[in-house]
Amino acid sequence: MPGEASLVELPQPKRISLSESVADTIAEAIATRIIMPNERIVETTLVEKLGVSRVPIREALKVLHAQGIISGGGHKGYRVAAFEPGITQQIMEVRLSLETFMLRDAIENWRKGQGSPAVLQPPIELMIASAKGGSLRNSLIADLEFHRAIRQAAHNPIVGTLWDTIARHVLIIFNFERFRDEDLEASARQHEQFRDWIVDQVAKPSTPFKAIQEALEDHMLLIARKKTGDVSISR
Amino acid sequence: MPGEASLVELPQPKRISLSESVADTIAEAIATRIIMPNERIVETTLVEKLGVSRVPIREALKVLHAQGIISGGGHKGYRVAAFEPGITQQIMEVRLSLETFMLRDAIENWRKGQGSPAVLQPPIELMIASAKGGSLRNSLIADLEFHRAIRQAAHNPIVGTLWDTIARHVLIIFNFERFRDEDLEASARQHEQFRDWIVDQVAKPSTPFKAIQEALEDHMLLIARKKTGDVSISR
DNA sequence: GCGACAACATTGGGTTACAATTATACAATC
DNA sequence: GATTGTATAATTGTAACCCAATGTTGTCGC
Repeated sequence: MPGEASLVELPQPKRISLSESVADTIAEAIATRIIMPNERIVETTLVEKLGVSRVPIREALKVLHAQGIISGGGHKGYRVAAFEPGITQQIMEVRLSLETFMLRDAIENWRKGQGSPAVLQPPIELMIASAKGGSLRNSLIADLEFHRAIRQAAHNPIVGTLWDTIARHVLIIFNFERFRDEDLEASARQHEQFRDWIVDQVAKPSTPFKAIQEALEDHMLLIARKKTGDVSISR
Repeated sequence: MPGEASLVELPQPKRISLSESVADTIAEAIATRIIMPNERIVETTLVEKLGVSRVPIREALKVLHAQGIISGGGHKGYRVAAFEPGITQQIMEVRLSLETFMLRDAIENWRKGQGSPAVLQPPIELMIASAKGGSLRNSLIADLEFHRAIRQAAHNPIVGTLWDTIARHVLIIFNFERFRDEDLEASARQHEQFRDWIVDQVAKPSTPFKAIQEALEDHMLLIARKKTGDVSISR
């Protein structure tokens, strides 16, 4: 059948459920300060603002609560989490830890021929395009997409699940604190260099855990260099 | 007012919602093999088995899905996750990582006088009682309670949230693989020794990150010594 | 004024019933 | 035998309803 092989590369038509869509919308609203930290979240308000019924909204809120994006619960209702200053540090250090595990597993799989680092290319293209378009927002999404590709290649469901949780937080604080380097072109180039480093490692027979950790740390620090002082991962 | 100070130590009267209760029940059922891995999960059967309506059940399933306990979603319905052999290793290594962050923060807080390691005592008492009663199940719960106390003392909401997710997995695989040392008395003693080590560190001005990591690694390996070969945390 | 207490309004939790969408298994057909 | 069509089963989403918990308001008494 013609074109069958190319189908596998096609992005799945992502029909996410309504509740997931609502969760994304709320996370997005928090990130862009449409909903402020510590603000109350009222189900019925969301019902009329989003035009969906209560059930999907309740499901979304339950998930966001489990992910620590909103706090509260019970009859007291939910509130957007506080996102105090120290949180950034806490997120970045645990993120580094998770990403290290994932990159280690991804490199190992790529060495065995399960997939290839080529999956990193589309997000990089997206990032270059975003940089040209000057959209910090799209650049940030492409950045997360880059790391999500690693997440997929790692085949580590446990760490992957935890990363999904962290990703929401990262999206929020990056928007929040204008955390990201605003030289988008440099960001894109940095990702290309990082990809090259990864490809090199795949070619080699093995890579020390510590080397992966340091490479990731450098990568993340460079991306976030605007606030280097705050984000130094202490060990 | 008399007794006011002691109120803060009182465990909150945990009026958990029905959906949380359902989530716990399902996780429990998976742990005790009442529901087998890869088995399908049908909402309507849960409705009649648990005697609650569909909304809380759907909320519980959404949360369990976000935590990676069940997979699937969409109109295909959910399945219990596979829990393949390699998972144990993946859970333990990321757990070690999270616990290290938490213990570091907890010790730091205790040094500053925010709370005290005394919170570790009730879980230990519970563990001793469980050991005397010969209940491996209660001993396991007490073990998790011990680490949950550290989680609370750490005041690190990000890592804490991730730990909550992992805790469900730990509960399941420990029940699953008869993973735990069956000498319950020894387990309890090991926790007392670990608590003593922690108290020592709180007295000292500082503790290297690596020392905390190694202490935790030893602790967790000793508890799980039945399968030491499988669980060595590779670095 | 100021605090305590009661009445009220708001909101979330939970149930039920129903419509719509989608998967899957099975049968019919070529 | 493979494909197409059909029937069934399950999930998703909506709507209307009650109850319990919580927060607010206002009144009363000091």
